[in-house]
Amino acid sequence: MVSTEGEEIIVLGSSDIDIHMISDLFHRNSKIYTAIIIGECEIHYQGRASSKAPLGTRIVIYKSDGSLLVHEGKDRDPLNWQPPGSLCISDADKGFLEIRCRSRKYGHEIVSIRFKRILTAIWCRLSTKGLEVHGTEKDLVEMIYMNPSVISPSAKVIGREVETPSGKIDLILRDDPGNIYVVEVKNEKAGISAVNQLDRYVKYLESMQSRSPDVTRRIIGVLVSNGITRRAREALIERGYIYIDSMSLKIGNTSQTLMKYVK
Amino acid sequence: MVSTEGEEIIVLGSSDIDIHMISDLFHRNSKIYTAIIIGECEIHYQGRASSKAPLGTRIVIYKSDGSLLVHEGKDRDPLNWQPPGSLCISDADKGFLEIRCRSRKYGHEIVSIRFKRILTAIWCRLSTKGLEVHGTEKDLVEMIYMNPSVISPSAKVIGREVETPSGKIDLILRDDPGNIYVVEVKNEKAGISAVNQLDRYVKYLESMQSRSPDVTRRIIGVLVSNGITRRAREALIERGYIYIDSMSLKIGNTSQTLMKYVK
DNA sequence: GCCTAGGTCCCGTTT
DNA sequence: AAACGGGGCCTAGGC
Repeated sequence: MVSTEGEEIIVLGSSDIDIHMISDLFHRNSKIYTAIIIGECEIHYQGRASSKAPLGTRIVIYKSDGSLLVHEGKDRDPLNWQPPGSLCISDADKGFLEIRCRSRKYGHEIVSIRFKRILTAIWCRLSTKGLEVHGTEKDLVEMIYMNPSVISPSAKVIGREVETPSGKIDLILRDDPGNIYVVEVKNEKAGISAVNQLDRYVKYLESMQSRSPDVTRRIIGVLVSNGITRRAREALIERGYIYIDSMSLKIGNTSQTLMKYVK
Repeated sequence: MVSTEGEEIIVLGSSDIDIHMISDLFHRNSKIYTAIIIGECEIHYQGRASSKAPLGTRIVIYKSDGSLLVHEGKDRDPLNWQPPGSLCISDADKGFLEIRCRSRKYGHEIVSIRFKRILTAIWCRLSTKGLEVHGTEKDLVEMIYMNPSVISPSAKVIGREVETPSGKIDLILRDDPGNIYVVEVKNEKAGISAVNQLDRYVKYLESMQSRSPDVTRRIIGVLVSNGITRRAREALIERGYIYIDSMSLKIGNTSQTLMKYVK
């Protein structure tokens, strides 16, 4: 048996491989150590869907947060996996190492890995710091929230994350002439679904407005995104809405792009 | 220099670590071998978004298809990554190993990894077989396609993957009384967006129908999914559409669930 | 190449 | 806990 106390990393080469030892290590300290096993294995998955992978050489990673990854030599995404909080049980009694991993959240989901041969096995402590990401949609909404004049010079924010039966409206603005702007922000290239989403919000506000007939304001759909697909642009124009490229906002350009549309 | 010819796996322990050798291995045979490096590193990413990860112990995997993964001890998804087809360049001349990886597709995307310390480095040949997945939405559509009577006893398929300006309709059926069924299938629990999707399809068919006023058929929206959220169900009912739980279909139950709705 | 939509999506945030 | 929506989503399939 190998002591793991305080070890920073344990590397077992092919000559050190003993499946009972590996099975033992797999169970101990799994809350602290991340285990990495490289070898030939078959994999079965049964759950929301089901799959079977034939014998092949793969990397299996069982992280300290209970997530399981099985990677091949291609693709960013794992071939099989289990989400964080899953529990692995290993068994070496049948002459080969078998790992069964059950999801805590979806109890009926099971990934089963049977190793025919193990090339190397590693245990190590990895950091769990995460990172800071900038330049997301949230940042873009925040920017417009702080500078609504980029949409229209006299615009003021009158709503943010406004709930509707069809989802949340990113921003609602109103300018001095009384125009209402429904702003949908996408950090990526906008497709048809983004236009449909905007359409739904505008239609909803119009239906609300029609219930108080004393007030009749113009409601203008505005899509802010990093590019737009051809079909989406056509649909946008057909419905009389407006597209603003997010890049023109990001560079601090408070251009009056909109003014040529809004009279 | 280490020979990699024909080697199945190369494992360098902490005592073998020479960053110039690792840098050299990183460049050679990267089309065949997958490289795995575990060590303390800082990471910078600049591209569609940007991020920075402080010094921490992580796993870096550079696959033979050109994908790059950086994993910590938590989460199914990598902390940083680069998609397949990316190119890594390593450099050991400044006294530490630095790997810069550029995406081929998005040329301006760069992940930069600077290792302060390397614990182990591995090269191995992994399989790239992929797998077969069953129980997906496609299978469910196929099942209904082969057995349209599960929707309504006399129903026949009159359309599949039908293109509309708002997306593709999974299935369109017609029964003997002449009712038209627009079927949207979700393999997962359906949310508001699924109802909106179905609504768009029905509205589109209705608009098509109104152009040929001699034909007036009843168009019935049908959502087949593995569960439905409360708000989605409310929206569905409000619009007069029908929900069928996919589980009731999967068990071969050709129940006449629908008949109580369709007169 | 662009565009569309599904996914064992993952993941954070809010209700 | 459930639900909703973003994501550097990824990945497959059409055109």
